[in-house]
Amino acid sequence: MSRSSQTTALKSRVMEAALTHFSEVGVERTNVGDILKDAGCSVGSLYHHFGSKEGIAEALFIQGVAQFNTQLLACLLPRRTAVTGIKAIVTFCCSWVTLQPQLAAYLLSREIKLSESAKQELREMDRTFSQSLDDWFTPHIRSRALKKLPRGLWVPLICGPTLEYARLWLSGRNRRSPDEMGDLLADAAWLSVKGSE
Amino acid sequence: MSRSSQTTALKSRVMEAALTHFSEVGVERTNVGDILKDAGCSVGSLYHHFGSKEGIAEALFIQGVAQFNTQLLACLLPRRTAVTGIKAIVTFCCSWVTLQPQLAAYLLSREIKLSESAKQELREMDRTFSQSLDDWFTPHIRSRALKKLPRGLWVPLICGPTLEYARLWLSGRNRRSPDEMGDLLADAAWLSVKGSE
DNA sequence: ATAATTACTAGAATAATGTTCTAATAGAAG
DNA sequence: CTTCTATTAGAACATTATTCTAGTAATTAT
Repeated sequence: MSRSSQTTALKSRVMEAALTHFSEVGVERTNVGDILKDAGCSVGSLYHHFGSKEGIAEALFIQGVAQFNTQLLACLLPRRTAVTGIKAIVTFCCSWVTLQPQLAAYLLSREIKLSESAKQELREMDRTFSQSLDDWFTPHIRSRALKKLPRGLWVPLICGPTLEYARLWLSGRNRRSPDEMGDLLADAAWLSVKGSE
Repeated sequence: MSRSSQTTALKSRVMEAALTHFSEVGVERTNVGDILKDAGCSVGSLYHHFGSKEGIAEALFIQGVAQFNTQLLACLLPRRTAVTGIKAIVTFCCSWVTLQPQLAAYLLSREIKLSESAKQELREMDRTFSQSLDDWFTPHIRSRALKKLPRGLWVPLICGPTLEYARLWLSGRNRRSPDEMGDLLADAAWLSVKGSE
């Protein structure tokens, strides 16, 4: 086996093990020793590849956000009407959380303190992501299919209820999965942003 | 000065210092030494009163939730109509977050791992709080002023957008305070839960 | 009033654990 | 084949949360 493929395999094992622990007890309470044991990795290798425990957390976070953004856009952009687009966003969020509860729990925990370089990278990702969203939204706002709203309100109004429900479900306080609530959440989201047309 | 009042003063100082650090960098990254220094407290005293760093986090969390619950109910219960009640909840959340950003940031971070006894206490608080909410909601649902919805959806639908907006504001990604968005958020919440009557 | 008890304070010592460092190994490049 | 670089290994280190022992001051009992 080539070195590079061994290496990427090791990194994957570390990230997988870390995610399990991070999503269960948070970054603070997982100790590096457990990750090493689960991943079959030495101290030196781990610090060579990730620099620190937070480095693993950071890599997981960035990878998770990238995956989420890509899939959401793939789901949204083909929709031609405002109502199908908005509902697609919500049902996508619901199934994404339901299918990857560990990753969702980790991303939603927001416990992660990012380095400057990671912030930079995320800002860049967010810029292009927001641009794509804007391109989809703008015509629907122009046509009054969607309300005119302050920029910062779109995400909270459309995704807020879903994310809040997801948090409750992930922490075990609601039995039914977000996926099962998808239609109700999608309807509610639509009602709160639909325009006059 | 009596011992007990000195003691409560010390505990307050510790909790205040801890909140400042916790809300800024999280529980993990604040070190006990800084809290001790800011509060003018010795190691022994701190561990005598709180048991551990998490013990402080726990006390802050419980006190914060209790305060929030009390004030929310005081704001909601006098409202006689469904629409004024729902909007009162949202605008209360907005001003609460805006007026106590540190406490809000800390409570919303959900970084806290609670002990069993704390969980017990919170469950009990939550039980009576939920009961009070139920008593207010039930008649309005009966009269169809509010939709009939699964239990677990009320909080996400009413508070989800506000809490999501609050998180964005607290993390510096939105300039305008939740309070300034109160009316828009209240309108949206009402639209998503109002019934047919 | 004095003794006994309890609640609290203090900080040195300890333990847990994240990180660094030095050396060794294995694949790639010349 | 030799050199070089990326990677691995784990012992040593540093940081920091926590425990421990001893002491002090307020409260209670006699």
